[in-house]
Amino acid sequence: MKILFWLLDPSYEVVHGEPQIKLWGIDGEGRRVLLIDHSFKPYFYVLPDPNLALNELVERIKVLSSEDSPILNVEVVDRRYYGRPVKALRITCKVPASIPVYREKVASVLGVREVLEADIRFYVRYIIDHQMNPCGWHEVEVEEEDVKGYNVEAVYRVLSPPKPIPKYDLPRLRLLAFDIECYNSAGTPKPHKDPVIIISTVTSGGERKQFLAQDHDDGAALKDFIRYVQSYDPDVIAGYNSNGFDWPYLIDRVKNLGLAKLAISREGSEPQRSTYGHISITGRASIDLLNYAEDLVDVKVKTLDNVADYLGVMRKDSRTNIDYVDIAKYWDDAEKRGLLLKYAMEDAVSTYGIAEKVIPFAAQLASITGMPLDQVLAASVGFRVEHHIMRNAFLREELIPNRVERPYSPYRGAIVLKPKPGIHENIAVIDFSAMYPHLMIKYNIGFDSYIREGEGASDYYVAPEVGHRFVKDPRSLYGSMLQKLIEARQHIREAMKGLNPQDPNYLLLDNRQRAIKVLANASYGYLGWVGARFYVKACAEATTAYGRYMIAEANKLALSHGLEVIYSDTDSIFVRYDPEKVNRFIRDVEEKLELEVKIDKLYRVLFFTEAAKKYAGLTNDGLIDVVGFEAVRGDWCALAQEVQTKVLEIILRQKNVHGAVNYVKDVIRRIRRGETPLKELIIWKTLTREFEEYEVEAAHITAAKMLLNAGYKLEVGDKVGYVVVKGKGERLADRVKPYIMAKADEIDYEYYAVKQVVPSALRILKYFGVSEGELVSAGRQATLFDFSRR
DNA sequence: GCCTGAATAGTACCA
DNA sequence: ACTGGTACTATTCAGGCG
Repeated sequence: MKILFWLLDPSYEVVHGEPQIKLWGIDGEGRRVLLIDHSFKPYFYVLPDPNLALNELVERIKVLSSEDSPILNVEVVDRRYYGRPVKALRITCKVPASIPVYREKVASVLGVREVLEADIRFYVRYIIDHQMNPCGWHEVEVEEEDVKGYNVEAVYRVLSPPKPIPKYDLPRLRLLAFDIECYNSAGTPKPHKDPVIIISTVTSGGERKQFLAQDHDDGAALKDFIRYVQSYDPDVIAGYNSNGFDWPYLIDRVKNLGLAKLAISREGSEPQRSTYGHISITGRASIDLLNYAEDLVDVKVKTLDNVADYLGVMRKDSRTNIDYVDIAKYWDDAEKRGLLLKYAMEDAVSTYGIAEKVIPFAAQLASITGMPLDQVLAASVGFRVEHHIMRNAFLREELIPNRVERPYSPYRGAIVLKPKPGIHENIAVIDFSAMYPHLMIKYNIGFDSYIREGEGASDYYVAPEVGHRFVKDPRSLYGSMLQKLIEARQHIREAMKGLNPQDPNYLLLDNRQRAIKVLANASYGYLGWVGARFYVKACAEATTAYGRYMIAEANKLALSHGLEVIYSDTDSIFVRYDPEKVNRFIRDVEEKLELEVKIDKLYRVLFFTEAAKKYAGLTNDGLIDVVGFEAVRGDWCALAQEVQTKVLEIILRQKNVHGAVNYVKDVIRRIRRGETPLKELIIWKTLTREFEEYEVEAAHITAAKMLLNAGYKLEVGDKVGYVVVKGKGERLADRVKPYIMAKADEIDYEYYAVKQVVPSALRILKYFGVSEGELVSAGRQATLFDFSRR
């Protein structure tokens, strides 16, 4: 019979020496089903040395076959490698586990140039080969299969491989969001001794539950939780930092207690560590929303409450606040325990709310890239792009190169002009739409269309400056792939037009289209990434060279239309907005350069310093835009950011320099009186490497070490929040403390006045004749010293 | 030994 | 483990001075 099937999670298993592809998902009637394909066999390719007797090589490989897990077949096939037709050998094995074994053996056979595609996971292979869409619908010919032990409503045997159909709506998914709290007697909880005291869950069925330890005995709670997951049977399980904390802790804890394993998957197994640092639960999609948060550039410190607040899920100021070091205290105090339970439930509710917003987006990303839902959020941009390419490569019978280590190799990028400093009125920002992708399409750039040095071709494009050549025909894989991405993005942007920008759904769609934009734009960077399978630097280099050519030509054209270019960066041009001239200019650019350009933004007032990549403007919609300045940098204290934002507001909206100066002086006086709340003074910086690797004593590193000594856990990528305190130390690094360990009366308010607020305000006000001395002197007696210093 | 300016380290931003 | 281009602060170090 034929059924409809929506793919949630692919996996595989070897049963009695037979590999089985398992496709977990939902059928057209909304039933949870498992499809098993018994017919798919693992394989890889060998690229022979050219001019070799292939039959002989086939024999040399066949003799390697061993009894217990044999090579099933070696056949000569026609494929492409970097676009060139090649003969390859396709080696089919009995079980996936023997692929790495034969890969090694075959590699040393005489006449073997390269072994390819031996590192593609078995279920990924299946999805690619059948062009299945994770989170998409398929038609599949099946019959009932009589097997037990799976938590699904039906198990089917696949009779012929699933066929994707163009239907991308989501079935009604069962979602379970969870969050755990652990007892932490001293710093970070340790699974060998500290119990899981609370597991909070929220489901799409509307149920909220908490599994509580009996004081310090969490055995029953853990068992109840496992039972509950199996009985609710969610399709998606969402946590926040669940890959980094909750799952590893639960697994370890269950093991330490000597309980039966954490059997929460649809086949009764425990969560497994998988690719991209994510933790997989067979038959379900386990997602860690922290992975999604990492893509939200607007949220600087990626705590659950910050992200929930940003997405409009739960307001930060309505949250129950418990410092995480105090959790044990709250648990042990009968009066306070209720508050802890409330806090824990709010975490789970926030997690649930974020998951609800993220899943539709992640599902789209999964179907575009071909990555399973549970992996797509965990994978970095480069791997998403790579997956996307691999799917397209299969269709063209293009062999997938191996991952190889290469040294870093930079190349020239884009052009950035120095801006004209000061205030400008009535400015239009004109930019090329998706410049790099369109250039790659236009000039047929791609790893398969690139003509190497010494190679000939009849008709080709030549990139300016660098001279790299690309055949005009046939169409490069990149060209067609990017075209599809751009069209998908246009659809979403259409849908957004009907919505109010304040609408949370608008925000979500905006994130979604930005994600596609990121994927499309990253496709260029991918080719210049030394870790890429399809790394071809010349492609990336040619793309930026074309980009430089285009923006330079456009800037010249602007001039010829009587438009003064005030600033330009990569693919954008800032000019005074004379509608007629601008429209003529745009038409001219589109005609001459054959690329789409559009007015991206209109500013009533726009301010530049001498610095590139920094400006602030009042848009025609009455909104203030701040780009690049301290106000949008996460490594300045909130007070300095707020002051700069207000200064910009006053300058742009009222043009009132005097008013701005008075405001700043007022703030400085307040700081000097010690009236600024400590939380406005926290400076956040990221740990970008291991402690030993730092060469100088940086402030955030000393603060981080203090946290470490106090029992906190810190990893690369974490943000450290510190404040500057009074002290004798010569260096700033000797006068900082993690903010959680600092008291208001030890703050070095003078530092904040002179090194945070004044510089951020002066960055702007300097251009209006305001001196450092004028601001610095606020709130203290002016001395000769003030005037003598600069 | 102290002061100063230049070089380097470190981070986060823009496109 | 997408790219290069850029601004900026703090630390470190070399060189001049007395």
